[in-house]
Amino acid sequence: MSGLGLRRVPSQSRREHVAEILREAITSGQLAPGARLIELDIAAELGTSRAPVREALRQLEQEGLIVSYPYRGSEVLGVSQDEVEQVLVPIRITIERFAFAKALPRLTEDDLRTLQALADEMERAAIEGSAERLADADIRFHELVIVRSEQRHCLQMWRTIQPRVRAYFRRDAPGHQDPAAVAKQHHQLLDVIRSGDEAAVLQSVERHIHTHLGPGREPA
Amino acid sequence: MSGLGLRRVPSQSRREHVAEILREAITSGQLAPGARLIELDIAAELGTSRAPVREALRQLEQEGLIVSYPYRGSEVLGVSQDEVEQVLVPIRITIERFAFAKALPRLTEDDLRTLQALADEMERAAIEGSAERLADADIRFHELVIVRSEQRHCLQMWRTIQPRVRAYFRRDAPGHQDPAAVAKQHHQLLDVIRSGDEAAVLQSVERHIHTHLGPGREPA
DNA sequence: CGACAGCCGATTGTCGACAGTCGTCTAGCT
DNA sequence: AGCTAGACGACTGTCGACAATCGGCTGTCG
Repeated sequence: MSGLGLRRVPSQSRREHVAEILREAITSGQLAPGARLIELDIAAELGTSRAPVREALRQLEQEGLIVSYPYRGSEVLGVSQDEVEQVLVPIRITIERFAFAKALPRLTEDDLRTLQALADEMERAAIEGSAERLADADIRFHELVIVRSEQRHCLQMWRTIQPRVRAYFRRDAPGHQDPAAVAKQHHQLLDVIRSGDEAAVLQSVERHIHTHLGPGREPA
Repeated sequence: MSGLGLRRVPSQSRREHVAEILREAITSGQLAPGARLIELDIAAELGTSRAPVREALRQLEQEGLIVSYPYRGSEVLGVSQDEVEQVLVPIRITIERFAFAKALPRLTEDDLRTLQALADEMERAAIEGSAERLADADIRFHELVIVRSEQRHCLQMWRTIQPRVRAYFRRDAPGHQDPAAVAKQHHQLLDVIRSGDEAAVLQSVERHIHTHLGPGREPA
């Protein structure tokens, strides 16, 4: 365990920061499934005490990225294709269907502009071949809508599911998605949202997630 | 905040114990939505330090039973009918469909006997009008199957969803379910499981959860 | 009378120390 | 050599103390 990046946080919500760093390390594959996580080491590495680290680990455990055995530490988990396709994706669809429906009447012009900007960013990232930036914009696109739905639990569950989905595509199925198609789909989805037709949006979201995360197509 | 029951734990996994007590207090309605939760008070009440209490609160937050505002404490949340029907129930169905399918070939004779015993217990509880015992047996029935599926994440997500569903039916929609029907449905479900016909089981699970938790019928 | 800076109490966030638990390694016995 | 009791090391679990933050209260000044 060395070099997770970043040291000392100025002094503000270290817990969250620790969680972010570890999550990034895990979803990126820098910490592979099976790797052991030792509170003291992580704390030292990040220049904090064990308390924030413990809380971050519990968070990651809830997200299904790690397991922890009492008195014996934690380890990074893998994600199976079965699980992603049969559980995580359907759950995401359920959550997003509900959240998009709730969000639709609440989206402001400003929100739409932000979504547009994110879709554009995806397009640029796709062209430049930056899977990183593509995925980031993708996540922020969906998250913005879910935030606007003002459904606390939905946001929370989404944040619980999403890291595992991302870990799967980054670690276990890289190049699974066609970047250009992803960007294009978001533009289309945005158009449907602009139309304001709720039924169409829900259908679009579902199709979007399915083709986006669904069972294998060939890499581009 | 007084009288959540139970004091001092001998000395073993206090965190879990704290979480259980609080979860029970919340789902039972003893702690109503809006109630404030103060770490120090809870710790004193239960005779521990704040550390286990903090972790329990984080757990409950993940389960969506409470929210916590940085530096300003936590409060008990309510659950809306919309959310239960449109999000929690569909997610439960997704999880259980997958878990039942995986569990089916792994269920031993012994497991079936246990399930039978739980269904019988539900029947007795229904007759005696004990909603408590009915719900407990119900939960253990489903949880046993999910445990046998050996899908770690499924079990975990199920445990994340389930307390909120239970809180809803205990606090906000008591008498919503027909006890006799619940018991009967589990017996039927068990029969289908015994038949070993996977497709039939999945269909049965779905119908079961829908009628069991679905949109309103009249109380018995 | 009202706005506003600064203080105060309540409560969480973080820390360092110590207690408890588990797996392993070892020494002594047979 | 094989086996078991106990010691050891590596961690996590828990604790009590202290730091940081927030919202409300207060006193001052215009």
